[in-house]
Amino acid sequence: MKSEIEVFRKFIRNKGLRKTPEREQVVRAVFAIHDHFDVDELYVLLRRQNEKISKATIYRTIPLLLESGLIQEAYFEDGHLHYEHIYGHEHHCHLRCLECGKVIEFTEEIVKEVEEKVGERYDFLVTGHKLEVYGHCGKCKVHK
Amino acid sequence: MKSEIEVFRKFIRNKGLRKTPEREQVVRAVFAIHDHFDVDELYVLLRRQNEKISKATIYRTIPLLLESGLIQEAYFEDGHLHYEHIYGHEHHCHLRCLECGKVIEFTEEIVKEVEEKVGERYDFLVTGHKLEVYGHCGKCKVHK
DNA sequence: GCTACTATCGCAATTCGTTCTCAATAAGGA
DNA sequence: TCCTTATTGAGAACGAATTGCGATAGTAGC
Repeated sequence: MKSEIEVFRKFIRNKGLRKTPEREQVVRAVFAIHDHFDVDELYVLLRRQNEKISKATIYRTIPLLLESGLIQEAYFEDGHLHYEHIYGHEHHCHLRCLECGKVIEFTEEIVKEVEEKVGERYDFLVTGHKLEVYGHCGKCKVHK
Repeated sequence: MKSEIEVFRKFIRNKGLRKTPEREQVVRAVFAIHDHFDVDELYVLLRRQNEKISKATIYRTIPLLLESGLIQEAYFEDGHLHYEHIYGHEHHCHLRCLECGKVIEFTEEIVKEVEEKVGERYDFLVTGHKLEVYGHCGKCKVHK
């Protein structure tokens, strides 16, 4: 399996865009975070590494990462979007605690069947899904 | 079954908040739209009816509607959240076309089972879920 | 490798959705 | 009816995201 950087380079080349160190630093930062992330976290991480990447560049790179299929939007929270890398990762869904905000990832095969059924029913070429289950986690549900 | 306004009034009373015409106009506007909506649509609708409700009041009312269970967040798009009323409606999921943006509502019982399984597996008291399936609709997938 | 063309960069300014501030108003209990 | 104070509207403020622009630097062609 190709590395993230290789996939990204191929995408950039195919689109006729330019390979730049700034873009590749963003890709590296994205895959250095093994969790959900937002633009500010990328920015802080890059600055800590003494990389002088502007936020504008990060914002301009995000759509490329989305389009190349390396990352996807995970959820909207605290007034901004959060992302996660998906390349090289099993697809998963999120289980969120409404009280403490904890997010657990889980996988569930049945959802694939739902995709198929629904796609057929409404004549859609289904490419993916996003499932979030929410409630109160073990710790939080005690205090009720 | 109680009307939306009655549910809202009871909620307001129980919380020790005040019953105001502005809040009730917002509730009425929300249930006058039989589709997904955002804050701006509510504002425009109210203005067309010559109701002078400020946007601040709408923004302040949204959390009350969420907490009272009358509405829920549907999806984040175009830089802001979209909502839908759920009181008096079956729970449903969304099927979205990535090209034209069309959203179809569908129901699928299996997802309830996923809720139960996942809740048990991770010791969560599950209260709901949000499932979005996406892809290319009948019209859009032709042009490929 | 050198040159020319232009995509991309950083910075600052801008846009846009949302929240906050505060004086005026009005809900609702006494 | 009066009094307390939650709520309102208008606009300022805020934060995320986008954009304009001059400077920089990839990269295709020689």
